[in-house]
Amino acid sequence: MTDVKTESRIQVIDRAALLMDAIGRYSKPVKLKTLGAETGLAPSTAYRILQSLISNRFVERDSNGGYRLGQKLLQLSNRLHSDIDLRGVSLPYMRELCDRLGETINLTIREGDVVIYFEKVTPNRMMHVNQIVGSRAPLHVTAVGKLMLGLAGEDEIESYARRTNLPAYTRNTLSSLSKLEDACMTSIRQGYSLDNEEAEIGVGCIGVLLFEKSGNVSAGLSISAPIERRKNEWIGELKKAGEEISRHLGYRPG
Amino acid sequence: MTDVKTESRIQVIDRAALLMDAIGRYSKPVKLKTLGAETGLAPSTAYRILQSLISNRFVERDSNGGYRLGQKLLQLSNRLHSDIDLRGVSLPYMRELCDRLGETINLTIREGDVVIYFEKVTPNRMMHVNQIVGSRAPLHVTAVGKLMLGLAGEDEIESYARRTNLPAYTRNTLSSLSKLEDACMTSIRQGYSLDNEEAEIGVGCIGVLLFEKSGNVSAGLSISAPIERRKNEWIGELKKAGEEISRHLGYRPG
DNA sequence: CTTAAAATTCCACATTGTGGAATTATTTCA
DNA sequence: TGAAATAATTCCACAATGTGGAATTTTAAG
Repeated sequence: MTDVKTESRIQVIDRAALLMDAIGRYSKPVKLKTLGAETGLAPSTAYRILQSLISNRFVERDSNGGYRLGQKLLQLSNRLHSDIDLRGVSLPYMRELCDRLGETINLTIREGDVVIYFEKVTPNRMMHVNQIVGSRAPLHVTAVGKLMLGLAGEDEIESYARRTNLPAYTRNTLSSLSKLEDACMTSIRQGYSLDNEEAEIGVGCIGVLLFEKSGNVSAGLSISAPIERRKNEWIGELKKAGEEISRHLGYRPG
Repeated sequence: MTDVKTESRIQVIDRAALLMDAIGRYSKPVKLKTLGAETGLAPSTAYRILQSLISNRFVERDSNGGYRLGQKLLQLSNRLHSDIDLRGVSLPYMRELCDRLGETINLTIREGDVVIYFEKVTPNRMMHVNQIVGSRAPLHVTAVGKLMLGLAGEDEIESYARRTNLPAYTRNTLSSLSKLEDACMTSIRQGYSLDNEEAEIGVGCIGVLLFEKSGNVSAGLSISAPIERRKNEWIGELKKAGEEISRHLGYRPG
């Protein structure tokens, strides 16, 4: 049930989304000309849509006339109620783990074939892994993703493999179906999953799943550290925190 | 139909924004019927626009068919580059302050007549002030807001007072023009500002301004604490952090 | 100061979005 | 459980809405 048939019907909205994506792709305010080229829209069309986005505060204009994303997005993104309690429940545990273990703690949710970094707590030390909230990573290159795949079962893993072709992000990425299936199933059995530099060389993760009242997987909790700092003792800590969060979310095992 | 036609606006985009606002106003997934009533749109029209928003991931549907805001908003909101470096530069200082002082540190930016909470770092202790990132507060009830008003000058303060009527949030809110002007000007002179339960009873803040290369005010940094825990020593700490952040942003005083 | 390039406005046109009505799915309650 | 009520979704004829090329204005470059 992962692929949803979503046929878009309204042209302007697709184009508005295109424009905002294009703006977001840059790290500085973008000129109209660039946006036109980037999206393939006629300048006048892009201009008109941008004006409308501006009047709704989805887009702003800086002093040099460049376009940048607007505060409305920040405002709306904080009303994502789906997971408001998930975030609220998890944050204290995440802070505690972060303080004690001294590494970045991530909260991720699944969407289709990717996990989205939904919240993070980073330690106050020079070097640490810094995931960008809102960014995405394919399921098969993350600890939490492999747990989610494992839970979905072998059929779903095969289907996922066919859909995505298991692109390799590093030399450690599990790019063959058999290896991925093994890893997912082992992870499920153990109740946690490792990522051994499979998404990025140098970064090692440990992940666990969070469950809610219904017993559904609600999200995943993970710790990301420079690989040489990762400790096996953390597995137990993370599992414990995950279980407590799940309990707070109303999950009653058994 | 009684709208003032100020600018070229695209109807569908206005309506899409209306719908997302309406969804955001609720704390649970919303039904189509409700959205139709809330926005005054015909069900079929609302439905069509929502489908388009869904296919662009601005909106999602939960298992019961209710509409909720989508992950695209989270993704885009984290690409607000206007302040990407502001956030990056400030966060380590915010963490350090939060660790050392044990209270919530906020990063705010101005937009029109409000400040927007743009980033926060909260301490790991039972009771602390928890601002919601993305939420807004009128300038005259916040420490940083009063500094921004003061910097804009007395004319702007008067104009602001006329526009907003200085609504009182608590019995301490500065609701008269003269008191507000005094507070703003004193704040500017001192280089910091206090909020003595002016936004919420029980909460006391200290705020300072952040400047960037151009010398423009880029944002504000503040500490929010239960009023009885607030310490005068923090003023110096906050000012020092603010100055260092400004220096990192390229500001050269004098 | 001149020229070039980009941004903005204009406008005739038909594509696109509209909303009432019809159909289908879901919920309510007897 | 089934029938009535309510909500969700699809359909479609129509014209209002958004379109993009060309004209105009503004800004940047030489």
